[in-house]
Amino acid sequence: MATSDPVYLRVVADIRRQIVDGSLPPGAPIPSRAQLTRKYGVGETAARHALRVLAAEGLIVGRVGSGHYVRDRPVLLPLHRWRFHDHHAPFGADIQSQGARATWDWRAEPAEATPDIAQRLRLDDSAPVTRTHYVFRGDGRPVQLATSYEPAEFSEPPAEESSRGLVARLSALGVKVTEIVEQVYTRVPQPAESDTLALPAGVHVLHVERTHWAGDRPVETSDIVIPGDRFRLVYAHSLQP
Amino acid sequence: MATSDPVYLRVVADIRRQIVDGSLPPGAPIPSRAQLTRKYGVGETAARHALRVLAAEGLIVGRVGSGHYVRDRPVLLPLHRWRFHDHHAPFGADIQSQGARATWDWRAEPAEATPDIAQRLRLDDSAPVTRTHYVFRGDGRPVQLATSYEPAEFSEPPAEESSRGLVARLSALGVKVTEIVEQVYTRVPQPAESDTLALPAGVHVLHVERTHWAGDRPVETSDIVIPGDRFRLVYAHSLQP
DNA sequence: ACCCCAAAGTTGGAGCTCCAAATTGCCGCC
DNA sequence: GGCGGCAATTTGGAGCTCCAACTTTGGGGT
Repeated sequence: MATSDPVYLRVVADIRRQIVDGSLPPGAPIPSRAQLTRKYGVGETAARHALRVLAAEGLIVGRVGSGHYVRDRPVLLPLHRWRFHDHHAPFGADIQSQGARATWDWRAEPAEATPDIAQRLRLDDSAPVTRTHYVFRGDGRPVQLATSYEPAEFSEPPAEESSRGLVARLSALGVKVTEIVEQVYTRVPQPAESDTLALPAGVHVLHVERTHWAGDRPVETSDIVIPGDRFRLVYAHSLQP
Repeated sequence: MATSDPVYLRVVADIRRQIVDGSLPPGAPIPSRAQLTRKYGVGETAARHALRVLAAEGLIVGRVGSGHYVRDRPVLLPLHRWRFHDHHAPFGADIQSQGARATWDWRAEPAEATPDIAQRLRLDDSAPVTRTHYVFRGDGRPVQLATSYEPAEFSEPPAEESSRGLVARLSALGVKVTEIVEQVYTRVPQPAESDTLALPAGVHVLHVERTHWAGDRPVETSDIVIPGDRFRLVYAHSLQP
């Protein structure tokens, strides 16, 4: 980053550094455009561009009439500890580690496959499926909503469902998972503010949109699809900040 | 999109539409700033901002001194057809479907676990691992480079390796995959042009950066990590456009 | 003590301009 | 016909300004 770099990048780099090293903690106000021009001796254009870049990176938010503020850091979840079979419970579970607390609730219900679901699970329309809603929390704050769909037959036997729960369900899927381990991908998502890539509907490309499940950053709605022969289909949705 | 929307969004929407519906095919030049101001009756600022947004979306590229041009569309791969066990071959494989041709090469080699690899595979430093390089192609063009690491013992027996290849390797991993089906995530990546999110090194959050494996778009380097007890670790790297 | 309003400050849209660096096409010269 | 170099064009950085809409704050005035 020589001094010949664009001026606005100098401002970006400096503010970003302060956010990263903690000089500017979450919630702290960023100097306004006017203040930035004075502080760094740059023009309004550069100051404004710098703020736009930082906002695009998700490090700050601009509130009209108020100012720019440092966003909350994402909740750091030790996700390699999220082992369903290690810590299962009838409804809700939690695991304490490294100071971060990961908990989740889930609820399964019978449903009929919509055309979209049916096609991707390779089932007939209106075929019986099991829909499961999940709420994942990090340090008490919900960080992900997910809805999974799987062929109803995979949820059998229903009597055993409540006792073995997720473990049973996941075990029943073992072989299938193996077969599609390299096929984890997402559909082209539709970000709220802009319909970025436009591809023929239904055509899947290996494409993962910027997605944060952790933290309070704005999460673009995005489907995680694990396709294959009759495999489960997980929809991950964003939460309100 | 009422007429009260920001002017620059009107321009963005119109150009994007033309790119999507094919009026502006890949390689086609986008009107210059000067032309846009006349064509849409907007100021330079709006025209410039519109081009910046489209470039940020990856739909167009700007070449200094020349102009903006529509980028190539991504290669559309029917990825649900990428089934290793359906179409395996000793070295290289291919499957023809829907006009798109997906092929890949791979080469396995013994290696020693680096500290980073060792930690995430829960092995000791310098433990024997099998490193496999993949080249995935769509319509002949390489769309993804990937390197996977797995404990060497998973690659046994070596004699059978060449005959059953990927199938054997994947089968051997079946159980492990089941256990971590919900844990697919990526490390916080480091985009080439900006070190976006800064998190303590080694801390994993459920975070997926914008990643395109298909097409000739610039792909930010990003690791796909499927953690768990001794599971494989896949590094996906971008290719030059 | 409390409430409301007005002034000041801030963001985000939009317009105009100047300039350096790079590209491209064209004109004229050999 | 071929070639070199100049001029027009284009991007991207940077500066300045005006304005509408929205927050915040600090007075009053009741």
